[in-house]
Amino acid sequence: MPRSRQSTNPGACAAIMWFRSDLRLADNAALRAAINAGGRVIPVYVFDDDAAGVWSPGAASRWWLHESLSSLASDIAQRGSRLILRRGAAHQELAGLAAACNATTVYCTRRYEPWAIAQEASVRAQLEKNGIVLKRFGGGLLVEPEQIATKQGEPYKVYTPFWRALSQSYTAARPDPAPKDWLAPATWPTSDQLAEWRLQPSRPNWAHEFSSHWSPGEAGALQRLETFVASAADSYAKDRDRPDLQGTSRLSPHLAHGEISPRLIWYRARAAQGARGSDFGGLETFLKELVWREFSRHLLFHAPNLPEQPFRQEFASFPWQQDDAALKAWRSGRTGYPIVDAGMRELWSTGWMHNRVRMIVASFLIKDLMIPWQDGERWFWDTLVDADLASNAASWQWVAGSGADAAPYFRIFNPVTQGEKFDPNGDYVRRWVPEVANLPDSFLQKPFCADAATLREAGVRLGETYVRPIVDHASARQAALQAYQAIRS
DNA sequence: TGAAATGTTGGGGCG
DNA sequence: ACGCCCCAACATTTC
Repeated sequence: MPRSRQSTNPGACAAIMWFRSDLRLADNAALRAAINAGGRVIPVYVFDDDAAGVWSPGAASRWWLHESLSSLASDIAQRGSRLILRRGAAHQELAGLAAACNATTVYCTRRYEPWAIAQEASVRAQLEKNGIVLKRFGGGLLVEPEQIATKQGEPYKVYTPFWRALSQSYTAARPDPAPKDWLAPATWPTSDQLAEWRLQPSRPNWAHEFSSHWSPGEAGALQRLETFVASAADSYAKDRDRPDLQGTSRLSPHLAHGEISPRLIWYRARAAQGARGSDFGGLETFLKELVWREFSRHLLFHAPNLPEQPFRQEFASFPWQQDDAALKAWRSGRTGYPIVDAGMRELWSTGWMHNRVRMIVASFLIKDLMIPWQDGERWFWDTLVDADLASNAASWQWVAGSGADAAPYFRIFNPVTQGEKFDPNGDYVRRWVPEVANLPDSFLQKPFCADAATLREAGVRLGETYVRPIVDHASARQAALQAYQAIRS
């Protein structure tokens, strides 16, 4: 008999561990508290599709969710327990399960999305009615929204002071290791089969390539972190803007599903800095990115309509264009600008896009095409395995210039020079836009500037094998600047 | 976590 | 030797 079973109190009441976006066993305060209560613990995941409304998980996120739940279920099974799956309204499913298991307490980790806050409230109300307690824990953030404010007591609206305040006051306590095992109930409540939820595509299986890029689940997350800290951390400051290199951590989808806690990342990065003695800015820069995620969630918490409405009021009257053909060209990676098309195709094939390229394609959609940022946000929501409501909304608003602490509207990326700067050898474009791969470096980022002989030699026929640019950047830029002038006054 | 237009400087060709 | 022009290189300003 496992050690922990002997030490538990068989008389203690049963508890439900309600997994949400914290699909991990290590450093999970809610799970730890449920186990420490000493009774039987029933781990549950509720797929509450309706609660999130228009922000229910996108298709790529569902693919990941399936894999992650499968991984979590097997991690739990290894500890002598079972992950119970239920689909439906969380308050009903949890109340039903609590009754069936004689549970008196439900444990969960806090979420920050407006719909999730409402969901938690309805769960709490329903459980209270039945005499059951909902105990909620932090862990999705380094610092809870209530614990950080400006000197005026206001939420931070500018990143740099936010970073300063957080990094000066925050120290990560040693993360809690995964519990070894815990007491199973005498009888198990019924569970759905994961496959019934049809979270993954079948015909056509557009996600066929995903599994060669990713290892969803807690073990995959921890491995990714170790690999990054060991090898890439030094070069991160230098290479993180290079989509042709593997310079970034690629932890975002793991973080988005809570397979790893931000505290564990912070703790591990700080430990590595200490062990190294000198850090060439790599890990510090990396932690700043982690804090951008943190900042976005704080913004969303204080501005719940961030995913829908511009943070800056004046952008409500911006003369956005509706252009379905252009939007479609952007989504499918057929804009005629190789770096943009490369990014959009990487996104479609792998469920992920390098951050530098995200900025380039977003700038192109918003400024060159003047299509509403919400259209880009929606596409990313559906296609990113790391889709996170707060990061997605805050980042799109950042590029649009409508967000808090946003890039000024007139900061318009030139897709050609960005390509030349950050994909200097063209490896990234050649990988994702093979139609132009045989062009020399000098024309790779601008096939439309190449002379007839060069094009012929590279086997490129503009308008046939590769599209002509759907807009002229120079004039699109002028149009965007004019539109900006119009809303300035 | 830009880019383009405009301004400045300094070297070199040239009459 | 000198002034003039050109223009690359860099800096500053503007959007």
